[in-house]
Amino acid sequence: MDRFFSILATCPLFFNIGEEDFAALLSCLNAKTRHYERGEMVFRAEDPATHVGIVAAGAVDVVQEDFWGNRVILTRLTQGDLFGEAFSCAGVEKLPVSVMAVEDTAILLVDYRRTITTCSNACAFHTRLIFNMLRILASKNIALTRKIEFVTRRTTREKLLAYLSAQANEARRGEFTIPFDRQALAEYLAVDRSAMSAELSRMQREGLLTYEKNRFALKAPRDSS
Amino acid sequence: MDRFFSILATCPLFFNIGEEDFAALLSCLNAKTRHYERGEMVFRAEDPATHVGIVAAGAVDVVQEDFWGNRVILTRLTQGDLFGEAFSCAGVEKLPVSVMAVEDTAILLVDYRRTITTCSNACAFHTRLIFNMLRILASKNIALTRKIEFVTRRTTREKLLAYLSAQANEARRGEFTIPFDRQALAEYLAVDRSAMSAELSRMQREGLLTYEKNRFALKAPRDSS
DNA sequence: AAAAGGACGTTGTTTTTACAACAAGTTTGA
DNA sequence: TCAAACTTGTTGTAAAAACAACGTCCTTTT
Repeated sequence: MDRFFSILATCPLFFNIGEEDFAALLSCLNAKTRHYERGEMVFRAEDPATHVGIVAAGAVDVVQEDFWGNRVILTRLTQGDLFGEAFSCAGVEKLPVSVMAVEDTAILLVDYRRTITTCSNACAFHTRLIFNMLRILASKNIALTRKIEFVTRRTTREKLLAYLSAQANEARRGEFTIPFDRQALAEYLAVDRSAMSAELSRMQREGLLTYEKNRFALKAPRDSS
Repeated sequence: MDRFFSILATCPLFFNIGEEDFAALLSCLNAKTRHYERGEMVFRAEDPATHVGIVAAGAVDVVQEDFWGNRVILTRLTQGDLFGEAFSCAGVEKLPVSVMAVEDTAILLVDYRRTITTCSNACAFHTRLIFNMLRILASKNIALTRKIEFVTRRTTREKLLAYLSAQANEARRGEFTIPFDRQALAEYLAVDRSAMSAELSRMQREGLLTYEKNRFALKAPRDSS
């Protein structure tokens, strides 16, 4: 288990908790590392949402079954990723999704109640865990809201402009680099890659912006007077 | 202020807190009710994210300015709605949005730090507030994730099927009612209303489903053996 | 009960996208 | 260093969506 410490230390749930507290924390949380082979279920839809998981090694898919029985992969999680926290914190009775190992995988499972309940030992880190959990949920919230602002635009051009404008605002200047390559950006904005490429060059031709690889420059910036 | 109690009591942040504790809670949180006239700013972009607001009366718009200086309304909030909690909990330095009264409005402002910090009086409700805040953030998270699953589909038909399938799964049967009229559903799925109407009747003609007003029935359900 | 407004479906036209296929340029690694 | 794999841009075509305009039915208002 020792070798997972460095991975867990990078997980935002344990942010600002000293490594020296780790052993105590994991035992107080009754955390268990479990191993799964490819195809094994970590969580099963309809299970109660009592635990949160952290991918210590390997990868899992979060999958959902639709009304017709088709299995849809919602997302793939890898080392350091946290899952199940939203369902636990929201107090849902039954998980609406399953989590399945896509390869040999190690998962740290912790009981949700123990993380957000101050224990009888008055461990110092419980407060920190709660604070971290709030931050995790809130940050994800902001990221999801942002994404929705982009993907709910009707046209590829509008999606691009909304996204690029947000990036420019964040960078506080019209020139900036984005963390996606074209394929990833297209997936993020939920559009076709080649259509997006075409739209980008059209916009460049029209003088709205210039770009080269991941570096973009928006033109006609706001009057900053 | 008395007359706001019944409104605040319905706010999920104060869920499971007895009305008799309200006065103590509001003073402990240093909560202040402030009034704004149409057009007045409650929060201004770039302000530090130190407070959360609850709409006690009236309505506010959450607005954002894009790179070119265009003002975009992100959402309108009305009585009982909470705002600013994600930015506060995520610990963002500066608000990326402004909040503006769209009519005469009363807002209850509470200091974020006080809500999630156990006070020296050891008030019983702090634990409850934290728990409620976790639940609020997590529930919103789930709702946003769900919506993203719908709006990231490429075609109107796929969006509809994803949405209706989720509704059917939730109802645990192929027949169910939805909480939207056509216009609201179209906005939620980020598609054109008339195009969506057309798509719905096409799907009905093809035998995929039947509907009447808000009541839908999906056909060819999963084999539940 | 009549009028007005709203919700929903329908249709035709224009715009936009998805998709497929490919070329040029770049990166990787054997 | 050379080939393979990947990334990006380009183009044409078919499919889909947006948009606008309108008819019908239903609800609300007066």
